[in-house]
Amino acid sequence: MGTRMQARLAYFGVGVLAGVGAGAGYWRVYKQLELSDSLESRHKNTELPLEQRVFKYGRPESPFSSRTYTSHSVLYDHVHKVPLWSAEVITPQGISGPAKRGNSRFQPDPTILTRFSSGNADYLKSGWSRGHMTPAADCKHCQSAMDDSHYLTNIVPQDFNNNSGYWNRLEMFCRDLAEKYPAVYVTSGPLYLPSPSLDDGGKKFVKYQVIGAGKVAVPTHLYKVILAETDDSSDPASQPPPSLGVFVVPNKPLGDEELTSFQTTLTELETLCGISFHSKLDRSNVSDLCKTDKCKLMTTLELKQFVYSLRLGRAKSEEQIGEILDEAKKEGLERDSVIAQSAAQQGNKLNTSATNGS
DNA sequence: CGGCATTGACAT
DNA sequence: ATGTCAATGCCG
Repeated sequence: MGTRMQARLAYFGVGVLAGVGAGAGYWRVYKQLELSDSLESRHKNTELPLEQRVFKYGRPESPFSSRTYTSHSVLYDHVHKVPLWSAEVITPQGISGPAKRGNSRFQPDPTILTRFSSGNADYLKSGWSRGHMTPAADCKHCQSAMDDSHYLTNIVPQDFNNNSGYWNRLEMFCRDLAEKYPAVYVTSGPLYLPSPSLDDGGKKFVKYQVIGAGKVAVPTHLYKVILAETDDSSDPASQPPPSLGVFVVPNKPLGDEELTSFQTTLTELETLCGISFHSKLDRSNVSDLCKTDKCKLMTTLELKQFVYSLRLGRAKSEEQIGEILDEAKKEGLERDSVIAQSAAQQGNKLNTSATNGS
């Protein structure tokens, strides 16, 4: 305490020598010293451990614990108002079922304090869509899972075209994997990656838009970690290695880019987002998903055909069917292919309702 | 499959 | 007047 006073006196001395504010300055510094002395003498708990002293009025709290819902788990980012990650395990049973998307609505997660939560108003007319991280289509097993997936803790602002296009096809790819592997573990989330500034000498900046009154962050990229189990038998040593695929996809309109062009390593992703994934996984014993599998997404044209076949299934009149088929043909689709796929979808629908119904 | 906008009923 | 909700139709 003596040394601090000396320091102040020394500073005062320099001030006087410099001739700054002679009279009034002297008085001000004198009063300040007097005040400091009395404050120091009034702080009596200097003998307590620092832990007790600095957090006397409570420790800074970031409510960073994940929450598990009916069929997915989320760690929420209270700063950006989107998930940090959303995790699920896809199985054939989980992705077929009676739950309907139309019965669920996007809504704030009731477990998040309002001032930390995004709202639908932030998204509407923002120019960005509400993109599921754990997809709604993976939550068809029961309606509560479907409802949970619509909590805004599972949603990020996503480019419309990307959401219904490339990312949609990537999600379909994951569901297809679930038909080939006993279990597919998928973790998805947003990224805010630096990019070189054109008007500032190529220096790198992290730049992202925020939308709505809640200032919800629009990620520059989205990631997906896909871990496909080849065997779920009890003895891990005898199992073939699981397949791992990690992808970082820009949050913008995309076409028929190769999925492998967005592939990266798990370690690289981890350094990008500061999160460790699958800590119990033996990384020396995993195979590249894009080697064991083709990592081929449905093409944009194939998705278009898929969409038209869905519309065909909902058509209410012969006349409407004709209109849809005409329009599909203008888009470069084969009439018979659309009809055939529509029929196949109806068949699937009957099968799933038969296995889950009555 | 992925979304949005409009509408009408109802409450504030 | 203004906001919420669910049903419906629309588009990519």
